[in-house]
Amino acid sequence: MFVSEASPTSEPHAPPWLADLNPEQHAAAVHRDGHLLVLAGAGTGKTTTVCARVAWLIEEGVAPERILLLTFTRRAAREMLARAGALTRSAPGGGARRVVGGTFHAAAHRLVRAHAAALGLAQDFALLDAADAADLLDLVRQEQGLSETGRRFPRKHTLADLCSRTVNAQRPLRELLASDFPWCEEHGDALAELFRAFAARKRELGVLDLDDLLLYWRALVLDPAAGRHIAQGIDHVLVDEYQDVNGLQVDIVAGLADHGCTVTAVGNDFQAIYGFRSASAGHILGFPAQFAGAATVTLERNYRSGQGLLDVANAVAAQDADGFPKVLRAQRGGGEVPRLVFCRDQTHEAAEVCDRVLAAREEGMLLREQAVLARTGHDTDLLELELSRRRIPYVKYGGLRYLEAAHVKDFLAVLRLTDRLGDEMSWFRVLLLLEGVGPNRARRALDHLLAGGPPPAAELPARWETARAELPSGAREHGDALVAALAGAQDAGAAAGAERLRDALAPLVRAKYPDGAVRLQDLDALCGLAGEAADLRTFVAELVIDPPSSSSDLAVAPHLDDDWLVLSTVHSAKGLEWQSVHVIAAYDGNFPACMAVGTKESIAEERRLLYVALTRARRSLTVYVPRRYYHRPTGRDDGHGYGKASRFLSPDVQALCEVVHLADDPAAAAPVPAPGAQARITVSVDELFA
DNA sequence: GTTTCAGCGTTTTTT
DNA sequence: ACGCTGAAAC
Repeated sequence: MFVSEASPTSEPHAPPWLADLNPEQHAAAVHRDGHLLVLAGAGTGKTTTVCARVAWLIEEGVAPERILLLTFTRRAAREMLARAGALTRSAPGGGARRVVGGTFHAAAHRLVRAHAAALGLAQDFALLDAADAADLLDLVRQEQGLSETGRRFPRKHTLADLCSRTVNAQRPLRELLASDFPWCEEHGDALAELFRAFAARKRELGVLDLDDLLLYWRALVLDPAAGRHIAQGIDHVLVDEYQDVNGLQVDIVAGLADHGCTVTAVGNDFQAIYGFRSASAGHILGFPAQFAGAATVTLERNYRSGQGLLDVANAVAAQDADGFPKVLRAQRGGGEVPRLVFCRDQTHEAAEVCDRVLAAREEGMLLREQAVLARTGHDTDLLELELSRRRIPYVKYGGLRYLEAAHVKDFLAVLRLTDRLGDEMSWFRVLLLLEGVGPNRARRALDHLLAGGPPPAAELPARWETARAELPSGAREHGDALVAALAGAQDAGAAAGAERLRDALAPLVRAKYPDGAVRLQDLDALCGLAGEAADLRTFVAELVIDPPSSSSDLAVAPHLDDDWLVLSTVHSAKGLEWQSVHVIAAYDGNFPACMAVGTKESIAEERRLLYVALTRARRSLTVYVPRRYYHRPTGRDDGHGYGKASRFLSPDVQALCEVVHLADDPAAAAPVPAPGAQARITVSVDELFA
């Protein structure tokens, strides 16, 4: 292996990626011996530093394929590898392009596939996404008769959440129930039994959920022989966003370190926002103690924003006394004083955001340099209406996920069947699409299809022949077409196979959904994406691990211009930045969410969430507080509450902002008279029916 | 015996 | 948009 002797770091001819770093960044990039923790505040050049470190390691002679770069999203992995790749183009062997990078789950998937036999897993195991797991839990619950206990039993998504959090936190279920789900405690026994049955069922079906990927990876690392074998292929593990790892992930990293890998963890405890997924900032705080001999480098120089904005962010951060001290210092001058805008309600807020976005656009700021951030995917509903009305193009990240749409799940079920003809859950879903087929007939047809084990491809036509007899005549023709397409898709490539299945599914989608034509466009987009994958199994698995985070990830919709506004949840905005950021719906009950006011720690997490939102802005930041908001955005009744500003926007924080109280829109401002104050205005059509 | 559909209440954040 | 319920439709 090529090992370079000289370190180029201190020479006058240091490579530009080192020359441009500040002293702390430089120290992190060229740290030589042992583990390293980089505490990188918002906007302090974290990505630059990680990329420089990857480049430096390669320059030092570490083979790129022996560097494992674990990131939080696929997008982050892509960006870092591209930037590091550009730095190391001249390195022997292709440089950073050969670095192994991706999310924990993607890396786990590769390893678990490679070691499937040792883990006692079928080679063709399938992956369940969170919704699939919830559906299977629901099924097991029904089989166990747990839905008839009389007392309200947790819903399937709650069940999935409970199960997942128990596994990811590696805490006993009872403890979790007592601390975080006291209203479910009475079902403790039933839940424990359900989750055991769920695990058994997954094994039976040959499926893994996302948590299982981590569990199996950890099992591999902790196994002396397998662990050594895996670690022998890795010299350096770099973990981005370490404040958002959970106990399982820490076990994996620590296991690799025990086998001799060197760990670099990068993160910022004040941006820990995934506690609901059992992540804990305690892991980054405990890193120096857990990883012996680890050095710590702190980055506090902020290159993103002006001091006016950082003063506000620092003031919010100062409300929390725990963790490492965090003060960001601006390196750039300029930037505006953040604005805090009080408006009437969310309709008013939407109009105001549109006005300001368009005004900035007039002054030359592209729409894509501006973003609107919100606590929940829901918060942008009214804004989306207003944007559409004004024909302002936008793309939304986070919120409603593509893969959860029913028609997409239908399609994925068919895709999965191509290489798993014994996939009971997928068959069930597909059969239900046929007209006149409900749970009972689907069950009976399924018994024929799967009689005596999964059907070998050669036997599929014969088994289908008996199964279709259970179905009403109106369903048979479409069923025939689907089965024929399944048979045909097995030999075709990914692209042709997906096309074929789409065509067979099309009439069913059109029949089932009123807006079938629109939904078919989604399937077309998925077909396009499938064409890029090696085969359909890989395609479906990768889709589950790295779901497209917006419709634009799938395909650029034809109505979009090349310039568009970004709408995002704060969670999905992590790690991103824009010239101008609008944070909407910053009322108490949303920041913090009313669901989260239970414990001190969950309120602290909400504060960090607001902090993440504020620190996304480079030049201009506007925070909106609607004075009145509606409990039911879609509700017909006018139920509303009176919103106070987020408690995190305390007087001392507000003092650092330009506070704007917008006059009520005159048309809407006329006060609604109290009932009885005047003669009621009535409408009657009775006379028409006299 | 089964499926289907209308009506009603509810919905945090995501790999 | 989804889950649950009860009643209509096949």
